Amino acid sequence: MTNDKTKTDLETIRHSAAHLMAQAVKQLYPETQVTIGPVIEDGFYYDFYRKSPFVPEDLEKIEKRMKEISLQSLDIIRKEMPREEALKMFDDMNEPFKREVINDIASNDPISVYTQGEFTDLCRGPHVENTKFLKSFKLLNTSASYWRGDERNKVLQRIYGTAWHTDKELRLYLKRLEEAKKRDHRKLGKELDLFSVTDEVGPGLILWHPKGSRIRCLMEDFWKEEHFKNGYEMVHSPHAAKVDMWKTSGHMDFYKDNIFSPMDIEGKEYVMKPMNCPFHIQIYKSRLRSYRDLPVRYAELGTVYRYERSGVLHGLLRVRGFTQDDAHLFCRPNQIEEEIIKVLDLILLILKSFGFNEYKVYLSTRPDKFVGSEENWEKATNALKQALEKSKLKYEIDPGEGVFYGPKIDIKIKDSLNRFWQVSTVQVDFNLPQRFDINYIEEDGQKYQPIMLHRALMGSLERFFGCLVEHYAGAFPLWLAPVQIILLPITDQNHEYSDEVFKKLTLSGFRVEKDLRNEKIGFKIRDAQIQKIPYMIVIGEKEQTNKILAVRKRRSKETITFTIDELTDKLSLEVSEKKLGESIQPI
RNA sequence: GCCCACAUAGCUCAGUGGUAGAGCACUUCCUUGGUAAGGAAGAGGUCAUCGGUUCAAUCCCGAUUGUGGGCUCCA
Repeated sequence: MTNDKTKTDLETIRHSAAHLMAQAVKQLYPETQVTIGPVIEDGFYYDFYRKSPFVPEDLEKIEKRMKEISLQSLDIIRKEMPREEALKMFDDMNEPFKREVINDIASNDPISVYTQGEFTDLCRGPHVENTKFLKSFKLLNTSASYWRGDERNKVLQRIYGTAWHTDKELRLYLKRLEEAKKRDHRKLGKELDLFSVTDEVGPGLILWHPKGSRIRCLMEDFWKEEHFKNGYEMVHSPHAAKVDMWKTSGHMDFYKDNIFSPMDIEGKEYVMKPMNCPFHIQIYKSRLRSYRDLPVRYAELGTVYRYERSGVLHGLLRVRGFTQDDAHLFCRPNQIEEEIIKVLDLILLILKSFGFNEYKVYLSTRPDKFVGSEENWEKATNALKQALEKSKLKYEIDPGEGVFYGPKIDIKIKDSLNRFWQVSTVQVDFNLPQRFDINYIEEDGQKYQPIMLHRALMGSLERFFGCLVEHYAGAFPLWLAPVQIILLPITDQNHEYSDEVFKKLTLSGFRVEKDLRNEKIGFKIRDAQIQKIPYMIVIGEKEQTNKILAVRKRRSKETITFTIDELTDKLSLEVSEKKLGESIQPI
């Protein structure tokens, strides 16, 4: 239940808009069968079953018909009926999918249908009272889907739409979509020369250009620094390993679909690594471990390769080769909770430093198929839960969504279109310690199996960077900006002084560029603005004679005058404090 | 992988069954200009790839590859 009346109203409008769309579709294409049509964020969709897909022209026709039906001011009438009657009615209407839906409704729940004109649909409701209340809507796109979301089932044709109280709200929403497209990391990646993906290299394999790499280096440096501060050891492992190791780990069984095909090296099969864990285990196993050594924390920026079906690739957010900011912790059972809390602290530090203050936290519990004892699962899940609560994190439980080897916490952040992407994760693993038979010597001199935790903070550097680009719309805070300062001499009489300033700022550790082109100052400013460089320094006659700098900020037109030392002090502070500056809020 | 759409110059995009166009960017020249585009000239394309239809294909048809929006799956 929600107390937010506006939201509820909007949901009702959208739900009714979905019905209106279904009615229009049935009028135009009577052979089409209806399935379900729920409300989603900012709109609705309806899935239909028919031979041929909808084409863009169909959408125009359907939308036009919806408007016509709206003008007919049809009352929308609710009716409850016995299950048998409902089944018969939808059978008579030749709507077999509705039969399945009815069969899923709990036996003590009422069966209700809504009728508007000649169109009747099974629905829990509520709905608006009359089609005339549906005016501000637009059909957006189509896609294929599967009945009940299962690809073994029938292929359905989905139409997405959006609906609002007023035309003004609709226009604002469409405008918001346009704005979101402008901050798409794929578009900005090209415009700001951050990265690329080429046909020749292959889909899902990223080329980091100098400016993107610069940011990546800063992300990595910060990451390493924090890990050394927090008791982690850095390790490095190769990009490939023998298939045998992956058989031991179990990946050849349960993760085979995601592993790149093996290659034959002198008669032995090798694969590109899809994960880093077995390597870290090898390092752990390289000598005998005492309880005094635990917890052992191995961290690696490990690049992994995973086969992903071509249709799922998406810019930097879903790729086939990516670098995980991975770590594996080996600990005594009584150390788990404390370690998880520390990991959560690190996650929050990282997210905050990069300006992500909106995220969703999920706790995934035991799935149907699992390894380890129920008792251990219970303990581990509780440890995760306790840690979440002690860290004061709000979270949702994803029942049964844990991986088969242990429960986990996932954290998701969103892109410019409000789609959530998993970045951070903390997972308990009961499987690998057993498979690789790792152990440590306890106080009592006996061997025990350590508990293993997998964890990543940014998840994949590619994905995290992609979200970062969208979060800031390419206007990175000073500490991350690939070019922090650009010098804009007004005439070539000012080049010499520009060189002097350039040297001083560069020696102070800033990333500086000079624009020595034979162009007017307005042109250079425009260019620097498009490149989203945080600080522009205009250098002309006045500055040169007085040995000062005229500084213009990226997002305000005001110019402030500084000496070089003043500016250096001010900006050094902005960098060292990782000030977020002018982060744009996502939509 | 599945459904639909798309693929033309470095970028953004027009366009036609008879051998290709703009703007920006690039190169050269003129201009030395004070806070979001000064002017001129030039160079740049096997119209994604392969096949078919046709006297003739960038355009029509098919396949392939890639991209986009979803579905399924996931960091």
